[in-house]
Amino acid sequence: MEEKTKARSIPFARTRDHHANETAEDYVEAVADIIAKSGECRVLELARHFNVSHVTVSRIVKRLQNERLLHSQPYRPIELTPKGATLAKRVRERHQVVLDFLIAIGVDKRNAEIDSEGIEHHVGLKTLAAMKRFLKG
Amino acid sequence: MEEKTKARSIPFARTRDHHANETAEDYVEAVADIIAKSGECRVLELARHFNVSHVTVSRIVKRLQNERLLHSQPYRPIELTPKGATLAKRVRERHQVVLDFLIAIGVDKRNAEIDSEGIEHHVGLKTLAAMKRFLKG
DNA sequence: CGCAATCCGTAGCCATTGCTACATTTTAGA
DNA sequence: TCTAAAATGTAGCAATGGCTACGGATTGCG
Repeated sequence: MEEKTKARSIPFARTRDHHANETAEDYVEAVADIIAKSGECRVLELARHFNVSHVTVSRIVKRLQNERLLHSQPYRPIELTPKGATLAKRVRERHQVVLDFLIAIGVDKRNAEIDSEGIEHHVGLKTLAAMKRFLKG
Repeated sequence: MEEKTKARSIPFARTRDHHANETAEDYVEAVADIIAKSGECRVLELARHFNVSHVTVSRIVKRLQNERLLHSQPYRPIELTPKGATLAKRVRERHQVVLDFLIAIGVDKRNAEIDSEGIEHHVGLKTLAAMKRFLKG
């Protein structure tokens, strides 16, 4: 329900809050990707994407709707709110930088794709900037 | 209880299982660090380290004891089992590589420390090898 | 020794994210 | 149209990891 994550110690913000934020990032990113590719985003598509049951997706979509990141009506496609679209844009760009970066340092495409999925959520602004510099240089 | 994480789709293994594994990695690493620094590892030290309550630590220690990673008796210091020590060694080495790597690409120490904490769990063997190559080259 | 402070365990609550089973709504085809 | 399949929702369970409150164990100090 809250907009802001409670400030904990800086290094170990890997708490429940943080994990929920990662989920939010993954979901808005996936929704944006799926809409970009197929025109609309369905619960079952997300379920396939994340390899979880449609029930899990359904509940998370509900939560993200409360957080004003998504919008959906029963039995209808899922859409991003402006807030969600903004987040998705940021997340997708960051993800792309991380993926390109891993490939640039010599990781094969397959493993770069796998690891970038997990790494992206932990890349802060400074690290992201360093990766961009590396890619440009 | 299980040794093996159930195999899901490769990219999105970021499930509850995976998260629990991250916790295990963080804890054995922290226990090893604390023992190395102060000779013994207490519940409250872990609680301070992760900035959580001692109750949370206590329950997780119990779980990791069931998984044969830790060993502790009530009101006694926490120790690593051989299995836990092996994991800790691997995790600490990987963490160090990630930290050194981030610094090498130009991230300041403070942010490198923060981000490496989160990134380390998602660095696969291929990415780790690429980081090592970069550090050597 | 004994008591107070500190440390740790237990009880019991909540949120998140998995699941299966079953109910309901849409949609498409006969 | 009308019915069956596909999609989605709901109910209810488990595991993990947050928490406060409270109680028992250890330890150290007067």
